Amino acid sequence: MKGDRTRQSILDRAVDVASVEGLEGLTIGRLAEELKMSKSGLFAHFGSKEELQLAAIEAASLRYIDVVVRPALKKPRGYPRLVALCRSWLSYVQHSVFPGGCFFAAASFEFDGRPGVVRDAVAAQMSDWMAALERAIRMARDEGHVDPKLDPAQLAFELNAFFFGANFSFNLQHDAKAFERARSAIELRLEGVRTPSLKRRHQRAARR
Amino acid sequence: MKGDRTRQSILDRAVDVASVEGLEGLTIGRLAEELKMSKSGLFAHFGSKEELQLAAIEAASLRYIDVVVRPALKKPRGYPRLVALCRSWLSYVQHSVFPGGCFFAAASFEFDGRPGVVRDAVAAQMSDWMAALERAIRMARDEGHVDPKLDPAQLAFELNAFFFGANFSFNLQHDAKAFERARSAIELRLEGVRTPSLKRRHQRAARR
DNA sequence: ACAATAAACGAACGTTCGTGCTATTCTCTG
DNA sequence: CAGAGAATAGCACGAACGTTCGTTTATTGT
Repeated sequence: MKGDRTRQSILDRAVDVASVEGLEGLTIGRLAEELKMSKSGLFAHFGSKEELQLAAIEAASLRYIDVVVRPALKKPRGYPRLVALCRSWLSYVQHSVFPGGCFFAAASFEFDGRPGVVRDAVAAQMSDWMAALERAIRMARDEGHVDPKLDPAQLAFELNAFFFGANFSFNLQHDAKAFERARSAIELRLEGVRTPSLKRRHQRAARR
Repeated sequence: MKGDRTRQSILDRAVDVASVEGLEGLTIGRLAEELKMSKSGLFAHFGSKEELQLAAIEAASLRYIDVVVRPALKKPRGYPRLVALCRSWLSYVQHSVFPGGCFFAAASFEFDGRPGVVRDAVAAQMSDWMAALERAIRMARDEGHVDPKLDPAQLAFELNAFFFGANFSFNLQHDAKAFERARSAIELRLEGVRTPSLKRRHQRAARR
C-alpha cells in the first residue's frame, strides 16, 4: 500500500535525524518539513511522538542488523565470524551508516537514567545485540577457537566498550587514529584468548 | 555576592538535570520551577540558553575533577596513581555523582555529529580528560612501572572505552556485574603491561 | 466507473520554549 | 541608615512543540 511506503520513507529520515539530534530532539514539524509533507499527515502514521520514536528504534534496528550482523553471519561460526562481527561494526561507524554515529550508542546514553517505554525499547535492542555478540563468542569457544575458560559475557562487554570508544573518538574527537586504536585493542584482546589453530600447529610441527 | 551563590545553586541543579535529560533537554522553565524562582530571574544570570549550557559544562567539569581526578593525584605518580584513577572513575559512576550517569559520556554522545560551541566545549573537556589519563600512563611508563614500548594514547583509549562500557552497563542495562566486568577488564589490561616491580623481583629471587 | 477506504492536508488547539522589557525588591557599601 | 547597584520578579512576545479536528484528495476493490 501507499501508506506503507510513505511510512518507511518517514522512518528512514527519522532514524537519520534522530542519530544526530537524539530521539527526543527528533521533531514532527521538522521531519514533516524535510519530507515536504504536512505535520498532521505525518503524525497520522504514528498517533503519538512516542510511537514514532518506537518505530524509529525498530527501523534503526533493521538497518543495523542488515549492515552489521547479517554480513558477519556469512562467515563460518567461531573465530572467523567473531572477527567479522568486529570488523563490520567498525566499518559501520566509519561509513556513517547513521549520519550522527551509532544510533544505539547515542540512544543508550540519551535514555539511561530516564524511565519509560522508549528507554525500555532501547535497552531491549541493546540486550539483543549484546546477546548476539555473546553468542558469537560462545560459538568460538565451543568450536575450540578460543580459551575454554573465557567468559563470553566478559569479552562481549569489552568488545562493546571498544566499539563505543571508536564511535566516540571518531565522531566527537575526529581522531584520525580512532579505528586504528580500536582495531589494535580488539586484535590484542582476541589474539590473547585465541587457541593456536590446527593449521598453525601443523605449520609449527612442519618447521621442525 | 548573593548572585554568585544563586548562580552556583542554579548550576548545581542544571548539571544534575542535564545528566538525565541531556544538555538540550535542559530547560530554563523547568529549572526555574525546581529552584522556585522566576524564569526571567534565572535567565538573567546567563543571558542565553547556550551560555547556561556552557556554564553547566564548566560546573560539571569542576565536580568531575573534584571527585575523579583530585583524589587520585594524592597517590604517588606512576602505576599506583593510574590504578587510583581507574578506581575513582568506576566509583564515580557507581555512586551516581551525576544522577543520570557520567555527564560527559552523555554529553559526548549527545553532541557528536552536531556543530556549535557547545559541542566544542564538550569535546575540549573530553580532550583534557583524555590528556590527563594519558599523562598518568606516560608517568607510569617513565617511572618504569609499565612496558616502555606501550603507547600511552592507545591505553588511554582502551581504559576510557571500559569506563564508557561500565557507565552503559550500569545505567542502561542495570547489570549488577557492570563494575565487576569493568574492573577485571582493566586489571587484565594493566597487569598485561606492568613490568615486574622491584619488590616482586626480590620475592622471586628470594624464593630460589 | 463508481463507491468505499486510506492518506494527506490546513488550520487551530493549548503548552512550552527561549528571549526581551520594565518594575520591584533586596543587598551591599559609604 | 540611606542610596546605588545588583538581583529577582512580572509580563509579554513570537516561534515551535505535540495533538486534534474536519475536509479534501488519492488509491483501491469491485
